[in-house]
Amino acid sequence: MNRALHVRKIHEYLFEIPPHGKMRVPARLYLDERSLRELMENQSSEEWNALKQLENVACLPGIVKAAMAMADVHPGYGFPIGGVAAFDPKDGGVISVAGVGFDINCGVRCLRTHLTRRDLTGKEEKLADTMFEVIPAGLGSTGELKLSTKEIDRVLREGARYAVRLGYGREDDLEYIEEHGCLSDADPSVVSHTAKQRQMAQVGTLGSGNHYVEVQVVDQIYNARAAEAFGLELGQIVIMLHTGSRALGHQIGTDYLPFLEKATRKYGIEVPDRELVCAPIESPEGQQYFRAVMAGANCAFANRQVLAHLVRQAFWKALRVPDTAIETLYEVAHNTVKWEVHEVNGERRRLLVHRKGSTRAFGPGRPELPERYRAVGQPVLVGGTMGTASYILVGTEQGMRETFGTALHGAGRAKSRRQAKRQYPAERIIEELRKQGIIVRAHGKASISEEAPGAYKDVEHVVEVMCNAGIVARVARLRPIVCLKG
DNA sequence: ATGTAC
Repeated sequence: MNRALHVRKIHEYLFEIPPHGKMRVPARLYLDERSLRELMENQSSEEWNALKQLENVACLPGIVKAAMAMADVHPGYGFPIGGVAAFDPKDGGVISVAGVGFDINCGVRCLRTHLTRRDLTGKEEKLADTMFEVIPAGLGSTGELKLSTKEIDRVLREGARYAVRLGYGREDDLEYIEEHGCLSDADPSVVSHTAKQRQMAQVGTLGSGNHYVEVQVVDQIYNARAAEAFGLELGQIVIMLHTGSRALGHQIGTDYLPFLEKATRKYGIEVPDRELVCAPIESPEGQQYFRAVMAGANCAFANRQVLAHLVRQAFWKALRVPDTAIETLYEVAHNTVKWEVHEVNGERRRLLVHRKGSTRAFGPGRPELPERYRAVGQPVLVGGTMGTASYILVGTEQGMRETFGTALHGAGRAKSRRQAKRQYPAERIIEELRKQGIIVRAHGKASISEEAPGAYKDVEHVVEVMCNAGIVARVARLRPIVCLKG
């Protein structure tokens, strides 16, 4: 079918597919003509059907306003990555495994340092080697923490706070983490023994795939007031840390897929794709999965907290930088489901917001934000690739009205992992990056090929689309210097 | 993303 016939242009950076078939609401995409064309072209391959996936999401019970996709959209499991969907419990709203994703609460922390680019000159290799040595990474990697059953339950209940209690990082990190690094409805008793067992030695590890730790320099400031609030200056060194809930989150997803499949049948929910199995959020099954996801999310918060400590350790070991010179700027989550109050058509409603590969991007004044940032809005951390810029943006009032306070999370994959592996030999990518002055240390070759800059969309372009659409605003641009991968 | 198989 020619989907192009259905797509309606709302403005230069927003397109809409009006409801047709079983869609309950429209599907909306933050794209321009060029990226829409690219997405439609990719549609010829089954694997790349993000548009169809967004229409499928628009068919789910209780969905409010629209199924929306950010400019970094690409296909995922059931839901597109780069998507947001909010559900009203009063209207049969559902919770879905695919709407969260398997890497529950995958996210990014940005650490700002008191260092400038000059402080690192000539020491980049040493820092890269030390990071490689200190930070465990890669598929199946384990860390220094070997937790007991009791301790893993505390990780699941207390999140980042428990990591601080164990001596990883500082109390003042917690204020700058989304949800302060702990979601309150977590229930370890609904997480399988297998999931916990797989995670016992993995807290404080980076993982594989698109996860990384990157040392970067601020090379552009766009908004002096917000940059000052965020503590950012030109030439400053910052560190971005991208990881999630490792084996535990993945196992929760695996465990709950058949569980929610049964619930889908029990409650007579019609889903356009088996991958979209779900349960009414107010059903016992929906509630149970929600409590499991919250536990998975807390594990990811704890993981990033331990990793932030390991980053500080590496900076001390390599450069004698004290840990007080490395502060948490902010931490955002990418794969979440949470209760939020949003205004829809002038009415305040409590909604269950699924963000799948997208970032909460609250505008100024929201009580959820740390006091230091409240007047300017939430920092939005956009991870680029090993070879391209990353961005720090800020949420806007318009984003609150249009996208439930949601923005993009990264550049967005443009080529499948398999395709990237074929096209980008690791040695060639490492050499190309070296010529650009970017040092890469990886535990395996696969993550270099699959995550090669060419496998991603143009980050400058996706950021431009979201900013021109008014959903977020630029604060600073960051350039990679050292990148550690799994 | 993920002990890339039950």
